[in-house]
Amino acid sequence: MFLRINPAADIPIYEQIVRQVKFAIASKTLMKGELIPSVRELAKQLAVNPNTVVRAYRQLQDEEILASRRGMGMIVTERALDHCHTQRVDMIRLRLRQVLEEAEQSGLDQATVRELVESEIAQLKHDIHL
Amino acid sequence: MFLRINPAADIPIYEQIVRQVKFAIASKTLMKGELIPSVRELAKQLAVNPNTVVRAYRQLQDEEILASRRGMGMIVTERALDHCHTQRVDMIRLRLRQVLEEAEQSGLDQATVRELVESEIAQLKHDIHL
Amino acid sequence: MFLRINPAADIPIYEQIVRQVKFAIASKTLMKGELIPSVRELAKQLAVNPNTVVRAYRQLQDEEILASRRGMGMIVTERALDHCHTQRVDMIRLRLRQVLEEAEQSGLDQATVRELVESEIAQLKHDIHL
Amino acid sequence: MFLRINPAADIPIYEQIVRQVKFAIASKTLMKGELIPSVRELAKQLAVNPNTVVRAYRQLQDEEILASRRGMGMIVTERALDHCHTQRVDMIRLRLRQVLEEAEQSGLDQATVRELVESEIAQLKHDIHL
DNA sequence: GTGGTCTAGACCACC
DNA sequence: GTGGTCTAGACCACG
Repeated sequence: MFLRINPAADIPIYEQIVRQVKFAIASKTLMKGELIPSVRELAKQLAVNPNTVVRAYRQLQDEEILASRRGMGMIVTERALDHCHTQRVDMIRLRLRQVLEEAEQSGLDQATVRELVESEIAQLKHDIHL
Repeated sequence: MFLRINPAADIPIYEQIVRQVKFAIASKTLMKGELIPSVRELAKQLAVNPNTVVRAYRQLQDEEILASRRGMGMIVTERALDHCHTQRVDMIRLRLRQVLEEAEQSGLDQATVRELVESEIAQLKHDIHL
Repeated sequence: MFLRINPAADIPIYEQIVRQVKFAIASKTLMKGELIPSVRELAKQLAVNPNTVVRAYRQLQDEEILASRRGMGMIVTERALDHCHTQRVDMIRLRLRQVLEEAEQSGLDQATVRELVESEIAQLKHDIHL
Repeated sequence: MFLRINPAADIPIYEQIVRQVKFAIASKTLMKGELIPSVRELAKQLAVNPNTVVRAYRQLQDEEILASRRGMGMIVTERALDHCHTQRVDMIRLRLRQVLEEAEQSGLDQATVRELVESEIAQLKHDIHL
């Protein structure tokens, strides 16, 4: 499992780990039943404080995405894929909603907003094909 | 000038003040050259510590949106309107971009994204008319 | 007597008045024995709080550059011209000194400093002839 | 890192800290990536309130000279050295300019100004060698 | 009256 | 341990 941590980002490191594990599951890089790296190992890999990894794993456990298996480590649960998918779409919907609200409050009309969306989609498409 | 502060929000109070002052300028509630409420007065209005207002005003000064007039108070600068407008649109564009990126990474295709946008715009429109 | 006040400058208004009166004396726009405008009149002219003018005149009195004449107003003293001249050169010498010290602390060598001085003198000469 | 604060100076303490940190970076006493003293530690060292240090560090953050690493402390950014250098020379040039302008307005001719500069440079050289 | 600075002490999230 | 935010209350210079 390869994660990339940015210690300068405004998102807490433990949250970055959580998100990337979820993403790895959603994109089927991590499959259900699979063992994930131990706390110590991942901490060393990411050059991060072990406590930070513990916190991330604990949150993933609370969300029933990971489960501990005595003596073995932690595995991806059966339900993980579904959870990650729905969470992800819900999050995107929520953030999209917030942006649109802010645009509306700023006095941008619907046409302008749609233009913005289209130009950003086009830009994104272009960047990807580089 | 009427500001509404939510001390329980996850966004700092001083930042809420900054944004709302910018919004008041962008929406022409505050015009250039106009005196804004004094630190003490606004602090009293918002039931907030004067230092918190000081901090907000100071940031607005650093962004050249406010300027202090010794012994008189603080006024809205000439450039304030432009600054607020461009800052606001840039911020919206940036956040929109981030959401679209995340959607793309999550495997949502363009059609689905557009559907999401449209459904949220419709929902927003509906909410406003309540 | 024509003074130009900049309320946005970082120098206090009363100090701006003091300096400009001194300058007017040093450049012989104001001659010894001459009556200067009354507090009220100058305050109106400069669109400034009368207290501010009072403060400036008071400082000029303390420095023996102005003197009050019962029932008439304030006049420029005999010694004013000398005072203003020496003060002015001393001030320039002091500030020059401070800048050179700072340059030295910043590790600029003498040659570089002399270059800076010459380039600024040239620039200044150029600006004046515009 | 050794800073020397003068609480009686007319320049604010937080500004003194800002300048000395910049100077420490410009003179390579602090290198990029390095952790600077924590807010509490520096506050104790300087016998100053932590909030005052916070304010200084925050300004340095706004100028992109420092960056905070959650839970670790603050580090010197990559760009810090450049920023400090250019800022410093620009500041000196500006102040030199102002002095020369004032000298010109006071009727001092170029020869006299150059004499002043040379005599102050000589004086400074002399003082340093004490 | 105004803003600018500083102190003292508190609580929080993060590592 | 770290920085980030906030409160409470003080003193100063300026107009």
